[in-house]
Amino acid sequence: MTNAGQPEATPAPAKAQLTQTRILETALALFRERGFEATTMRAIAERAGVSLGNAYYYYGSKDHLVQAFYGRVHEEHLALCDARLGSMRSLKERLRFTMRSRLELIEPYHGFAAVLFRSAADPQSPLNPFSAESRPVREQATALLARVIAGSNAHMPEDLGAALPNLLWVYQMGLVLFWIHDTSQGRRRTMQLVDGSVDLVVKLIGLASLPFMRPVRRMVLRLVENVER
Amino acid sequence: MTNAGQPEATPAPAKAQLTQTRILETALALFRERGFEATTMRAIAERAGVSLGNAYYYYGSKDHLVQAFYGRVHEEHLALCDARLGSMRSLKERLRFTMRSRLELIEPYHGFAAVLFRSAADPQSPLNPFSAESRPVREQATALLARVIAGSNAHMPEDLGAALPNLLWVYQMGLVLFWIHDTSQGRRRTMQLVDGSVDLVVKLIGLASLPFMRPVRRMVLRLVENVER
DNA sequence: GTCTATAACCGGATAGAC
DNA sequence: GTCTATCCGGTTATAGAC
Repeated sequence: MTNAGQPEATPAPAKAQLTQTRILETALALFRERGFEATTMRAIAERAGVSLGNAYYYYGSKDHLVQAFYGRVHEEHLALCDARLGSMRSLKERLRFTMRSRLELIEPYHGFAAVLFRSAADPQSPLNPFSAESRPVREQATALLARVIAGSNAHMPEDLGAALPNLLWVYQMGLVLFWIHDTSQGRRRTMQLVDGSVDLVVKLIGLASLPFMRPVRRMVLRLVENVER
Repeated sequence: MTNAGQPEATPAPAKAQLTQTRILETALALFRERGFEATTMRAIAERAGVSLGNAYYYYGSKDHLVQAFYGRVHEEHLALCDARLGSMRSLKERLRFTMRSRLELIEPYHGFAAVLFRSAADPQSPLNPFSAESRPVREQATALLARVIAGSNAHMPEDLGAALPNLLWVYQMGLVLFWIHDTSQGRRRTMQLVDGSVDLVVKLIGLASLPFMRPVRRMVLRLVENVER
């Protein structure tokens, strides 16, 4: 059925859009309720009111649903940081907020984030944070960290400043990895780690900026450069 | 059939032992040939000349085969290090050999190691290096690293020396993670990273041992201590 | 009681009709 | 774009052989 002659503002694919969103929403709800493994594609399709085949029409695999989740989280984190970082000047404060808010955003999905990172460790998987498919999200995330630094009143040598966004991204990944394994009440241990490690990171940046540290700093940065290809 | 009256040295379960080994050997061969996913339990059972049910009798799941592989690699690494480290005194030399030989041992399995670490990243999985099931292997691996340090002529503050084996174990895991993602010819990039990072690690140990570095060192070590629970 | 073999079950994924 | 009908492979149940 074409749209010919209809004065509606919404173009043709509006219904498809809705179906797709409904499937994702349903999937995330089920993931939160039962976890990833326990949620079958059949159950998602059923609750979303579509057939199994239809669900696969929109999401090529169960992993694609995870990828969609991933993108959504990043968008929310971005919006949150854009709204709140403006009033913070010290690097320590800005970093702490960025890392904490990231973890708080994904907290409802703690149970199923485990599986997310299962695929994430597989070089073949598109969910892998180093993969080509993840590149856009990775670059956006790194760009956000660059703004966290640039917007602060911290000073540092140029070479360090250039490498820092990528280093902080790896640091963020490490925090998430710890968070995944953290079963403490209210994720207390992870939050302690965030606070302690942010302090340390800022201290190390200061240390690495000292003139007589230049040789070691160069050594580290050259190594990092090689690792990044 | 009982063994009564038989003068053999080998007790009853000799045949079972053989079957079990044959299944593992067959599985590893197929993993190398086709990768993990493409190797079906049915194919393993068939080539090993046993029924599917029998394969499951010895290995409760496909993952258990991976776990058996894991244990075997560690034993070989241990034997290799025991045989060769005796003649090396500098920490740099000893560390480099330890890390390189570890990677060379698993090189034939590079293609399937990816999947190994997929499960390894899941906190629930027994393959996870932090899991209770992995504890024995983890502790043995850490013990090996402790000997790598102790057998060297390097000197360092006591607090650092106490924490170092665990830190080096994490470092080793990082190298393996990089190795997994490395598709360069002959794993050239990983080997460069080993050399470069071993140099850096030794340099940082020296730096961290300087008297005026004590506050920062303490800060790092306290954080590490918290992370380890 | 130690092992082996066969026949399911279950859920992710695909093919092809409408 | 949506469905129904299958496929495929990890896993389990179960019946029996030695």
